[in-house]
Amino acid sequence: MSQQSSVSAQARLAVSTVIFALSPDTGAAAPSLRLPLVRRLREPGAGRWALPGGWLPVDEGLDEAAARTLHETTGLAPNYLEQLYTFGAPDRSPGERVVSVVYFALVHSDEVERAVSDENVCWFDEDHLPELAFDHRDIIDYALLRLRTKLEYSRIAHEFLGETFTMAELRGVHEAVLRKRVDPANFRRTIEASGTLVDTGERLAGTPHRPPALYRFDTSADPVTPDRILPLSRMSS
Amino acid sequence: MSQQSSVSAQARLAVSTVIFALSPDTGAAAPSLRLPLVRRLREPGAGRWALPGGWLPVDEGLDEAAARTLHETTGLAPNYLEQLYTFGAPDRSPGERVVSVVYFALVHSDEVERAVSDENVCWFDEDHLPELAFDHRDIIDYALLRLRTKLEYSRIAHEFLGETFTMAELRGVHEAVLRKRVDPANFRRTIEASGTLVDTGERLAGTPHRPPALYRFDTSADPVTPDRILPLSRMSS
DNA sequence: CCAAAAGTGTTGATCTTACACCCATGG
DNA sequence: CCATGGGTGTAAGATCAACACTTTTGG
Repeated sequence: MSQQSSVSAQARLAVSTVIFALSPDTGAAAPSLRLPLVRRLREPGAGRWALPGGWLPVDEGLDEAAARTLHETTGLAPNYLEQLYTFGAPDRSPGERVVSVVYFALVHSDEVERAVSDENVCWFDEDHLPELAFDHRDIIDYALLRLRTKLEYSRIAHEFLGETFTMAELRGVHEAVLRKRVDPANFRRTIEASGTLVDTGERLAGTPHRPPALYRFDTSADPVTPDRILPLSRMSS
Repeated sequence: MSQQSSVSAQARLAVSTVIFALSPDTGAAAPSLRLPLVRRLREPGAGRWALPGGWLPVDEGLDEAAARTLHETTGLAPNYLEQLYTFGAPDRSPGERVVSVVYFALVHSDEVERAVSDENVCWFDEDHLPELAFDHRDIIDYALLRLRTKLEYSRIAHEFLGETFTMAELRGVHEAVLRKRVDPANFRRTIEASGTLVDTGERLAGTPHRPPALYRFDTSADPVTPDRILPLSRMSS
């Protein structure tokens, strides 16, 4: 056996999370995807922006570590959390070998208001990202690909929204994430046919037009859709 | 910061692989999925069967470590290798904390013949698995789910076969993995429409009936792009 | 010729897509 | 009443599933 059993010759294990939210809908402009980044204070990569995360404690589960570190660094409570991929190229961090188990999270826009936002934690639009530390740019690109792919076959759009929402809000999530217009009539029928929404019977008042129905996501009738995962090697730009 | 920066308080990183192959087609019986397991020689879990794998060396990439360890333990050269998931529950290995980056691999049947097979390395049918060490049974179940899901929207069935193959052989892969009959006529049209196969012009002689055409997978016209995944679903009867 | 697998044609059912049109509300 | 987004109807086109049918080989 060629492997070193000396503990000092090990890679260090980190957990990071790509957090997505929609920018608050400010009037006519279509909402866009945003994500929070933290400024690195130490070397390597000091001064650059990076994904929120931290080292994995020896007695903590991966999911728990992701939820904890993202909350500690951003103050956010995610609505949805899923393991994305584990990145472990030997040269991805200069100096020491770091293997990062990366998650992606979805939070709703209201959470963004309550989130920490200072000099060292800042939200960025998906297509105005700053220069990132390590391979974090590749990671975000992969997370975006996975989010977009998954939105089309799974029902996770509602995780961007609150407890109740209108059909137009849900459609807005699809349009913002997929970056394309979606026919309202056909979208409504597709969603209703999936049986994942429940009409609360209430209506959203105060709009300048006909008040839309409010829906709730039906957690009981959740059709478990296995992941459609694209290999990293197939990523295009 | 609550995290220990002492190196001794870290989890150990392992890499394991779920290797799939089809059992050689012995006459009338439909081929089934098989996978090799290795017998554990040390505690914890000594005597039980487990996935092939090993510790991650500090200077080796994850993909490389998966390819190396699966070759060292089974003698196999995989046709396809993709990261599956990282398992890291704190109690999944008694005694010490182990985080396993798990891959899944596809090899073709011919490889199986050349593979190591002795008292400590043995092939098992997917529905006749022995008692497994740690959480390896859960891992295999997840790998099977992923393989079946992926076969329907991606083009990986040919990875179970050799360089050239007949349409019936490719259909046989789908039938074996998905465990259901597939209509030959509709399957042919679906595959041909995807544009992923090239007719070699040759035919397989020696059959008792009309000699079938031999095809090759077209690596250049790779249709698996993030934006448009060709639906290969619903070709059953 | 016969049996059986290879390969093609066809048809009704279902799903998708585009868009016309009515409904309900604030102003 | 009007403008506008909410919500329904509908018909053409694409796709799917089932199965009849023709082709080609070994024996």
